[in-house]
Amino acid sequence: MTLRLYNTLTKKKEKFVPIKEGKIGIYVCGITAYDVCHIGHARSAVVFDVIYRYLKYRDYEVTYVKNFTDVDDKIIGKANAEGTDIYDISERYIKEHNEDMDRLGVVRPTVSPKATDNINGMIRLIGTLMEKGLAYVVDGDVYYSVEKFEGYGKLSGRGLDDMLAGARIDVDVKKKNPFDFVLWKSSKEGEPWWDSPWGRGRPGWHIECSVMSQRFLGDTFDIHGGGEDLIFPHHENEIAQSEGATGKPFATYWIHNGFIKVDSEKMSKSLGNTLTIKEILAAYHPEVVRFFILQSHYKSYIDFSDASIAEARVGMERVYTMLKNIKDALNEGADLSDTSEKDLSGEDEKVWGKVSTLPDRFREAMDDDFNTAMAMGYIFDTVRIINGYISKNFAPTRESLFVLNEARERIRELGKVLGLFLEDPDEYFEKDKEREARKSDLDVEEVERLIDERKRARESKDWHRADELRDLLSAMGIIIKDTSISTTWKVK
RNA sequence: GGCGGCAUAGCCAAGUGGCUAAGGCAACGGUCUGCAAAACCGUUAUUCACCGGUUCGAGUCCGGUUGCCGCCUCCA
Repeated sequence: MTLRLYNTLTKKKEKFVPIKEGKIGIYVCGITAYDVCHIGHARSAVVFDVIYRYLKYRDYEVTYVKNFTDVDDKIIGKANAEGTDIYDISERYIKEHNEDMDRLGVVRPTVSPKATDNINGMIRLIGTLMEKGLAYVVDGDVYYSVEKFEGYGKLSGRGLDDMLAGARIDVDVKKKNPFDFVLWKSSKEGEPWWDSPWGRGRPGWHIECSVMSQRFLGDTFDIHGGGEDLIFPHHENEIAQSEGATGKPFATYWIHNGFIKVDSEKMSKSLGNTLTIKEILAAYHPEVVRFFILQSHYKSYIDFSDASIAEARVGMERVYTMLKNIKDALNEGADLSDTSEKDLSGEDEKVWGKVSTLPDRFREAMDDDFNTAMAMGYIFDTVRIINGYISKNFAPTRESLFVLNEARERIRELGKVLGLFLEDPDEYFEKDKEREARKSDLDVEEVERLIDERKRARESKDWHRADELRDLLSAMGIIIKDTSISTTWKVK
């Protein structure tokens, strides 16, 4: 089986062929550290996290680089406003970023370089571009001359002439062409600066990624990723810088994730509808957030709303209910060491057939441009099969327990790739209950008192009173579940 | 103005030439249950925005129409 992925550069789904067999270098543009991360950052991070995990699952040796932009106008602005320096600001938001990502279960990249640790490299690269005649200096600013780079626009699919036609860009008299972009900016009063051959200044936005990708992955590497908004101008400019300097191809494959909208509107600071990761994690389990993101293909836009994330929570419960069913059936005591699939027959064998092929189907889906939506569809098929298996005439034999145990192993193995289904089901439901109770301001003691009262009513077969109490709880948003030994509850 | 994307059931969402159009949520009927809940079984798109075309065969390819959206300015 071969991995195929959609390449923004060619606008086609292509067979993936790494530069060095068995090894993959991937570079993803990270955040500018000037504010807390929002749900959009979460999507990008989760999408590339799953890509990273899947490539490793497929036995590639992956070097994953994701940078932090720690010098930039907005960071400087915030530092000046707070009377501190840029490092104070960037370190604060990098720390917040890392906390958020850890909570979301996002695996740390192999390397997370910072722009300010690579200033010398940037100066060197800009020097090369000057030598090659691709850059020019005006009053201490260095600009990239886009007209000098053949192929400018190849990633975003637009030509310079097209763009000039109806361009909505400010005319900058210093630039030879309006699309020329700054490589090095002379620093003004109150701005951080570094010495350079062109005077004291600081780097432009795009140059850092060319330098850091080259440093950690080489002149040419396999995959470059980021949000779809970065295609132009950021990634286009990276190509111009890197290929202009080295004369070699930059990245082979370009992957861009789609945006998250909030209530069908683009999320933006100006609309005031940004939703931070912290806000969402206060209301939902991290796996629910991942599940919500991975339910759709990474390239399509997804619409975040209270209703859509709540629906993801319900879907998630379905999987954990199955894991709970397996856990209870196995009762953590069975010794299955001397059982194997050769011992199976009848229904056990049939279910085993479905269970054992799940990883193949999962892989087939993921190989097709990381189709997590389809992969999860297969997992849900398995959930239904297992629940059915347990519910009808289930006898806990050595064989059936073996099948259940194997099913759980498979789900967990694939869950590790998606970063899902990794909690103990009892803990999952316990946390969910706490979180939901907090959200709806429930008095948990009151709930448990009512459940206790209902329990007594049921024991004396006072069904009328028991139903009355259940209706009362239901009105409070509580759903109760009676089992042979106890009563459990959850928030609707 | 330029470039690009999307349109699949009540909602969300897979599916890019060929068995009965995945899966989730919701709804309804049934099994189970004191009654529920959960789970399971069944039902819910003869049809994939619309109109043409290519093909033995199209949701899937081509052309056109309509509608929605994104990028072109910092943005994941």
